[in-house]
Amino acid sequence: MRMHYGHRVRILHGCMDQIMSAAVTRMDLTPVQSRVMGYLAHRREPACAKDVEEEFQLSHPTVSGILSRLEKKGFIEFRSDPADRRCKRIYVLEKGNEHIDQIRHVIHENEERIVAGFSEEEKQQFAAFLERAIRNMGGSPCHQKEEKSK
Amino acid sequence: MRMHYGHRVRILHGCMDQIMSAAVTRMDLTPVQSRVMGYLAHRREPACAKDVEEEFQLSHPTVSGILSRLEKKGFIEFRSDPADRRCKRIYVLEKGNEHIDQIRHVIHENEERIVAGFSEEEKQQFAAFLERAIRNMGGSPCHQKEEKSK
DNA sequence: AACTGATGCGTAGCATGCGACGTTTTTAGG
DNA sequence: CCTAAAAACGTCGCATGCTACGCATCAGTT
Repeated sequence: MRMHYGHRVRILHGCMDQIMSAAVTRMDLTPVQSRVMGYLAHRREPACAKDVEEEFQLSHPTVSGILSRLEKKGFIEFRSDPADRRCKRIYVLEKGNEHIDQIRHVIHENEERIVAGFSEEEKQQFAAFLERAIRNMGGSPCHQKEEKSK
Repeated sequence: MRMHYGHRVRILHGCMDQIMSAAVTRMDLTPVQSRVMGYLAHRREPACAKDVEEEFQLSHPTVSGILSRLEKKGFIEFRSDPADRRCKRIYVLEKGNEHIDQIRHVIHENEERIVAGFSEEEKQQFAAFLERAIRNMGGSPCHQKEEKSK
């Protein structure tokens, strides 16, 4: 009895990217770029690359590439932190702020679409199943750090 | 009330690839390459690129690259189909057949690990949720073809 | 102050994913 | 038969993902 969970997760992942892509290309953004912008704009304190890596569970080179492309297109800007010259603080520029509302809308629409037709209980179960599956795989691809109580 | 389904699906996808990668690198294969090998070996008739695209819901350039790397490493071979000279039939070579059992084992272990600790009913529900979510997203990234009754 | 380890970032090289374009062959209509 | 559409594949260019390496800075101990 084959369930092909992995197969389905991969295909669902691809579907989500396709839908997102169609919705954000008009803003000159890719799916990941728009999600990162959403995260950066949501933070009170300006984030650094490390924060993005942990939020999205991506490696440093991957995040580095995404941020440098966002910078090149004028959505964000880097400024050195005088308190810790190792990290480059990320500031959202005007061009970035202009699109935040639409980005949030696209992300929200996408979330709704994934579980369209699900009852509230089914949504809860689905989220819990995904959480359990992630835990089964070791928690996170990289960054398997000790859990903070926060 | 944020559920972050998309976020979790993406992270789960990354976790699966990490686990698979650690298990197949010793065979000089990547996660996708090993899954494609599993599919090719499972077919009775030799597949062509188009079959792989539909099975994994990937674009033609993506599959083309994966297959050419498998060919370069000596796992598979292309032969022209005399009946239809457009398609190149894919044949699994000895080097490929040697690893099929281990590849199947890795894939199976991975499936088991995803739903470790799930009851039979929860497994069914999880698979059904994934299926419904994929349908909500339009069925498939590319290749949105009419459903065959088969 | 000097040394050591941890932390944050930069870069090279590769595999995977896509859209967009072109080529060849098959198929369908006239 | 001839033309046009469709199907299968090749290739370019780019974004995203990784590992592995190196560099600069910070925090700890001595």
